[in-house]
Amino acid sequence: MKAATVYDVAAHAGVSIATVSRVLRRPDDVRASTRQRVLASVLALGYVPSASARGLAARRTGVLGLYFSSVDDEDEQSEAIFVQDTSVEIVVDVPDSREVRPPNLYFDEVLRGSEREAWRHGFALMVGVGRDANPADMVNDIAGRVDGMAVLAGSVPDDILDHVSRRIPVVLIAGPRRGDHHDHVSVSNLEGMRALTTHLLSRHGLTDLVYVGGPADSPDDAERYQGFVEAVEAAGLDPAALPVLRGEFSRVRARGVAETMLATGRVPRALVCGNDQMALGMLDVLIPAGVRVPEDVIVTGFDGIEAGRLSRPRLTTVHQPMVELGRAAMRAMLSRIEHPDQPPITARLPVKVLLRESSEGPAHPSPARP
Amino acid sequence: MKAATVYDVAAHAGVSIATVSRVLRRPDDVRASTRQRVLASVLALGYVPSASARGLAARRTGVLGLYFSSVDDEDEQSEAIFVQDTSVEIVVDVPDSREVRPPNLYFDEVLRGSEREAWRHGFALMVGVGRDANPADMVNDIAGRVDGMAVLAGSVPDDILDHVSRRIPVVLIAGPRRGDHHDHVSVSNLEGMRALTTHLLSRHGLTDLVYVGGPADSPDDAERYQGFVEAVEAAGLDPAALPVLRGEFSRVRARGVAETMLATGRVPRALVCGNDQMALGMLDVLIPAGVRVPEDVIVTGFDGIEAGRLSRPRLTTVHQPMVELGRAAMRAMLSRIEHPDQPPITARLPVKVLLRESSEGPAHPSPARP
DNA sequence: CTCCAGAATGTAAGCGCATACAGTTGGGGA
DNA sequence: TCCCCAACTGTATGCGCTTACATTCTGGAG
Repeated sequence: MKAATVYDVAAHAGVSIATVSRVLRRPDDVRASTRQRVLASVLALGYVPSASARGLAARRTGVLGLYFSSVDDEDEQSEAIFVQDTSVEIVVDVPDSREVRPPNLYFDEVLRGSEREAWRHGFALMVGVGRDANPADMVNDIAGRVDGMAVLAGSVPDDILDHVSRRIPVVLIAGPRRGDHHDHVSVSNLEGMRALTTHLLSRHGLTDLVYVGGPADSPDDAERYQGFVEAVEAAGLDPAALPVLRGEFSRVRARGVAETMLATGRVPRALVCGNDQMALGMLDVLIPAGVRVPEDVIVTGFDGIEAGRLSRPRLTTVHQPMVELGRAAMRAMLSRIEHPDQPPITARLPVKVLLRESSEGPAHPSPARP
Repeated sequence: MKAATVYDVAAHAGVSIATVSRVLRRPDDVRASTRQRVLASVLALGYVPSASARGLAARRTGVLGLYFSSVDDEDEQSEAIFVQDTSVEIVVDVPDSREVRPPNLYFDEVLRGSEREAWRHGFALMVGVGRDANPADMVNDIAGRVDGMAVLAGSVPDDILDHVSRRIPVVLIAGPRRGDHHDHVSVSNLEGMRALTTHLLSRHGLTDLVYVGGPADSPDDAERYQGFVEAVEAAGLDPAALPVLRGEFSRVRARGVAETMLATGRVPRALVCGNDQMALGMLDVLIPAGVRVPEDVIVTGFDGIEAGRLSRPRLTTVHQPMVELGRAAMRAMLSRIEHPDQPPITARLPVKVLLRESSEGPAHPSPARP
């Protein structure tokens, strides 16, 4: 039982393959009666057009690509296919027994926006998440299958990027604008962190604050730190005098940092963290240790992930529009596909500072304890 | 500047296109010296093979598909491409000011597992999320692009499923096993809910419990309710005497249900909810109203989503392995592709009851208040 | 009834690659 | 030195569809 082709449909409907193709691509070019006859044959034969053939003939695939890198846990699960395991284990789940999935919530949201926007414009979406040090194969593979691809900044070496961009347009997501020629969408990291820090400095009159940063090679973190520095300087303080801790964007790592800090005895008035995960890691350690947040220490994050809204205290943070980031990336790509020669696109999306209890004091009642 | 093809590479390297193809597909069939010459040309020309052409010639695309349906909020965001908006809005974010994204966490996790497993076997992954009542176009489109696709049960009408499955294998995810011939992966809904309910009945000696169900046409909810019924019957109670409320799997809807219940004055000893979202909706209303959980009312959910682990009290639930579900779906598909004539696959994944404070009392200290 | 301009449909040429099969080359053995 | 086989490499075909161009219909004007 081979899959039906245009030829099968054409024969079944008594028309030529060109007419079958027209019925599917430009129905208005075909007389209504023939169209219905062809459509009936399509149904009868279970015909589904081959995207490979169409893509080859039309010189476009109708697919957009999205590539991210991730440090997912390498959990090798069962390989069994014919599992029939209806067993139920009952466990008493003690709080915080383990780190939950360290997930790329970032990815989830960007993906959601990308998926939505792509289909809205008649394109399918292909996704790839690289987990090893060598993204070349996956990126190349995707590049051969799509009309354009969006790539998380920093997840692919420049030479590979240059290679694939000779075939299809490439849009960079996040990170700073580089000197290259790629289109680029990002959020206002610097401005957001500057606004948040300025708020802390002016409203709370702080002078004693510490920046908790991400990986040294993270361009996003670099921008955020720069925003922090600018705010501090504007307040007449010397940024060089303020300590910087490294939490590597990881909740677990941030806990370690917090413990060290507590052990050392030196706790600042405010911990300005480069992302929410690290801020949550701080809370994980400080709160049980009896440190009051925000009375003793103010803690802030960056990203606006869900978990920061569910913590106690809820996390003051800078929300970045990740779903919109995905959409903007797709739109930039489509624009580039349509106008290959237009100048490089640079989209910069606005952010929003969300003041919550981890910095503003217990002014706002918890929903659960009215 | 057209994209390079095999012909360009062949000419540049002074070989035939067959050799170029071999270098890329089966490197060992080519002498090392020739191989390196070809590879150099590939780099020099920025050659990336066209998956369309390859798919057509090889009669397989190397892509697997995943289709879900969702009731996403139809948020039409900005259409602008050349956004340069570095503005920063500062808002005081009062608690619970709105329902957060009602997201398909389910989708996120299944997707993650699918993506991982597909690439692990050398396949790319294409995703589609249908949001309107007519999935035919998107499903057909995907079907034409892949070697097999996984579909969330109930998201695609049978006739469409039958149509596309004449071309490629289709695997159903979740839902009950139907009488059809498709491969199917799901979790032990019935057994999980039965185990949880049995635990509640035996440990707490309850007789007064209410089931809060999802949409009437949800096969998953039907299974869960059946598990509830079986446990109740096994305890010698009459399930028909126990009320069933409808929360439609929605947190907001569940709140409405809870409010009605409170207004009516009749509050049972336990609320057994068909999913976590509804259970959280219950908490949203009960806790602020002064109802103690679990002392006055026990509340349980189903799914094991992150938010249920972050609520106060933390939610007792049945965790289903959604990531693994995605992986199992991909594996089933690959198996079917490899052995088209094997009997239908039915994978049933185990679940885990997680006992937490919403049913077990304050025995376990909160991490935040040691 | 004849003609002719559209409308409708058919014909045929690729799109870029994989691969069966044919042809070539390089050595080792006779 | 010649022959023969294995290792390489080249030739040619077709995968299923789109589309420019050619051909055939249609139906209203003349």
